[in-house]
Amino acid sequence: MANEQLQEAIDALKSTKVRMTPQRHAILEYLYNSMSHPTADEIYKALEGKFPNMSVATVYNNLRVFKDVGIVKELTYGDSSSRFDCVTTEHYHVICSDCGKIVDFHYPGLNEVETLAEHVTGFKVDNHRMEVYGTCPDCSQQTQH
Amino acid sequence: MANEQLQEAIDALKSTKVRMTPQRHAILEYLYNSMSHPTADEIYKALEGKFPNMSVATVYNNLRVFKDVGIVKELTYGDSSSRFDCVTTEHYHVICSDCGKIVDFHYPGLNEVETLAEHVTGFKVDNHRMEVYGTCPDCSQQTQH
DNA sequence: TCTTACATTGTAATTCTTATAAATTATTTT
DNA sequence: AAAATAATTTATAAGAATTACAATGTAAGA
Ligand SMILES: [Mn+2]
Ligand SMILES: [Mn+2]
Ligand SMILES: [Zn+2]
Ligand SMILES: [Zn+2]
Repeated sequence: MANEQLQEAIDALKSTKVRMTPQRHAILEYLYNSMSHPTADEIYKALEGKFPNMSVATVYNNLRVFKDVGIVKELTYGDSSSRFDCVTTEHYHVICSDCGKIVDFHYPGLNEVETLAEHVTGFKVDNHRMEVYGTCPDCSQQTQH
Repeated sequence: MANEQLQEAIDALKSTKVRMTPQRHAILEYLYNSMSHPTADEIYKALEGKFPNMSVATVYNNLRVFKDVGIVKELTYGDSSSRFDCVTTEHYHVICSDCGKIVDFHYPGLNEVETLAEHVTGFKVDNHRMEVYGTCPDCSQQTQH
């Protein structure tokens, strides 16, 4: 159930000086219930029924607050807008080059890469980023006319 | 010597209907001689002495032309501007979170990740992207006051 | 209640990149 | 070589995503 994790996120916020507001609750709720990787604008559009006066700046502001607290991760892609992920445990993404669909997957061992990079470059390595690109099943099927 | 690879790039262009112009030559020359990962604007600034009338659009246009021909790769980062790499053979990057320095490194085996992603998600996987983030030696030293 | 701190809103500004149209330059055709 | 065609550059406007800012609103603490 996504509600447990939503509650955990709310509790995490309470332990800071960040106040819970209706807008914040709605943004978090949307993130946890959709379980997708929405853009700021998608969130904004999804909530404009409930909050006709909400500013898009509020969405951006709060996503940054959530990021700082650590309950949301930002996924940045070159051309288009950032996407936001409420699953903060380590996992990777497969992205469809056709339709943009993003799917989570897990892979155990990439720490080896970090260690090698440290040795080869002399950097003190903290973390890494990886995505896999391809064609999703839906798009593959459509191509086969 | 970078000049051999520059010549190869020029030859690759000649085999298409793409014309060689002074601006194009200068952009390529800069890419191959600097051997860094400059932004479009860095290239533009670096060449404004030689080409006081060159438009920044020309830099962007030509970088796209080079990308299409396959002699340049675009590295996209979320917040800031794209960087361009004239080394198109497969390699990875370590990026300093402090100063933004980008250093190449090689790692043999990440095809395994692609295979696993295919099996787990049903995607037809084409390629992947990976970067490692940390602190470069220079920045590490400065922190130790 | 009064004061202070935090949030939201609406809008302007910023940044990076692309689109457009006119002017140049190069290539091909006559 | 001159004319026609195609590619390229330039200058500038437009676009999209995000942030900054100031005014207003709301909650918490004294
Ligand atoms: Mn995810
Ligand atoms: Mn590189
Ligand atoms: Zn797809
Ligand atoms: Zn550094």
